[in-house]
Amino acid sequence: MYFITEQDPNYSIKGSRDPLGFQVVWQAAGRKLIPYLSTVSGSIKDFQILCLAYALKKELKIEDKQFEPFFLRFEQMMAYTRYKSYQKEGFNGVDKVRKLMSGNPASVRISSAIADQLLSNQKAYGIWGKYNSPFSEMRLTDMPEYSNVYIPKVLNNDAFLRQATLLSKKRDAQPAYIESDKMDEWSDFLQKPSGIEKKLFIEKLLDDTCGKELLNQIDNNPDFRDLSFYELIQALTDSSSNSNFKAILGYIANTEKVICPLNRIFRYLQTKSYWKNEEIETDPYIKNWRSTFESKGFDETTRSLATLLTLSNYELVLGLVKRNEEVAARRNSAAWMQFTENGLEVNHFEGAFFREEYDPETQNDFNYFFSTFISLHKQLN
DNA sequence: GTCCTTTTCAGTCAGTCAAG
DNA sequence: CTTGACTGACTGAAAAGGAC
Repeated sequence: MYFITEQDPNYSIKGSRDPLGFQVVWQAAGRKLIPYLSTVSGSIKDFQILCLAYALKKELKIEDKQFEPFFLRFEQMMAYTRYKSYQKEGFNGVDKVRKLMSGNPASVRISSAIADQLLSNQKAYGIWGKYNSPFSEMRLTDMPEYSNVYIPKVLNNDAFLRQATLLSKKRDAQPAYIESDKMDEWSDFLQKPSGIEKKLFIEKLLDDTCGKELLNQIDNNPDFRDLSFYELIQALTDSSSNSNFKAILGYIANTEKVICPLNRIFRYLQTKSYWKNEEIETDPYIKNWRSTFESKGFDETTRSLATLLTLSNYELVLGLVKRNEEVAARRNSAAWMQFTENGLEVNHFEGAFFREEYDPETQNDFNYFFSTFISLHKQLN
C-alpha cells in the first residue's frame, strides 16, 4: 500500500544538472592548463565587443555604475551591426535580432527596456554574463597593445563615436535609435583580427599555464585541432618536450578516465525505474565500462571516485548512489535514486542515456576547455 | 569573526531548425 | 525520418553582501 504525501518543495529534486558533482572535478583539472576560458566564452567578436566597450568607458569617462547599463545598450548596437554585416554567424540574441531585422527596418531601437533586450535576461545570458569574468581575469586591458589598438579605433571613427556617446547618455529605459545604413560605418571593427590586434588576442585569449606550450604545439601542428579528446592529448604529449605540460595533460586524461565511465554508468542506471540487485551485479555494461588510468596526483575526491571503478558492479553502484546523495544533500535537494531491500529505485530520469558502443578508452564526456581554446585558435588563424 | 541571503557567473540540456 | 548543430533558459556553485 502506498501513501501519497505532499512533497516538501525545498526537498524535491531540482534540475538535471551534474548529479555526481563532476563539474568541479573536471574544471579544476582543465584550469591546470587553460586558466581563464570557459566553455561558453568562444567567440572572438564577443571579446572584440568587450574591448571596444572598455575603450569607450575610458574615453567617454563612463562611471563604473553606469557601465553595465551602457554595455547592454552597446551590445544591442553591435548585435544589429554584426547581424547585418556577418549574416552567417550566430551570437547570443540572434533570434530576436533576426526577427526584427527581417522587416528591413530603417532604424532599430536600443534601450534597457525588457522589450528591447536581446534575451529574456540579456545581462545574464549575453556577453556580460558569459565573458566578463574570463575577460577581466586575463587582464587584456592591461596590455599596452590594447590601448594602442582600441583607443584610436574608438576615437577615429566619427559615426561610431557619436553613436556610442549618445548611448552613454541614455538612462533607464530611455530609447535611442540607430539607422540601419549607419551601421556599415563601424562594422569593420568586428572583422577578423589582424596585425597588433591579432597578436594581442593570441597572447591573452590563447594563454596557458605552461609558457604557451599548448599554443606552440597547436601552431606547429594545426591538424591537432581536429583530433578527438584522447587523440589530442596523446598527440600533444608525443610532440612536446615540456615535462610540466605533459604531466598536466596526463592528469587531465586520467581524470576523464575516472569520471567519464562513472557518468555513463549513472546515466545508464537512470534509464530504468528499478534495478534488482542481481541485475546490477550481472550487468555487462557496468562490468565493462571500466578504464585504465594512473591515480598519481589525484586529490581525495578523485581518488575515492577512482576506487569505485575497481569494485564489483554492486559496490560501484552503491558508491555512485552515495555520491549522488551527498551532492544532493549539499544542494538541499533529494537524491535521484535509492537502494531499497532488494534493489535500486530510480526517482529522477532527466539526463538519462545509454550508448551501447561506449568505449571508456577512446570516448569522453567533458572537454576541459580544449574545445573553446581550439575554436578561438581557428577564429584567429 | 560567523552565519545566512542575495547576486553573479558559467555549464548543461531542451527545443528548434536545417541538412542528409 | 534521423541526425546534428545552434541557441537560449535554467539552475548549481561561488562570490559578495548583510545581520549580528
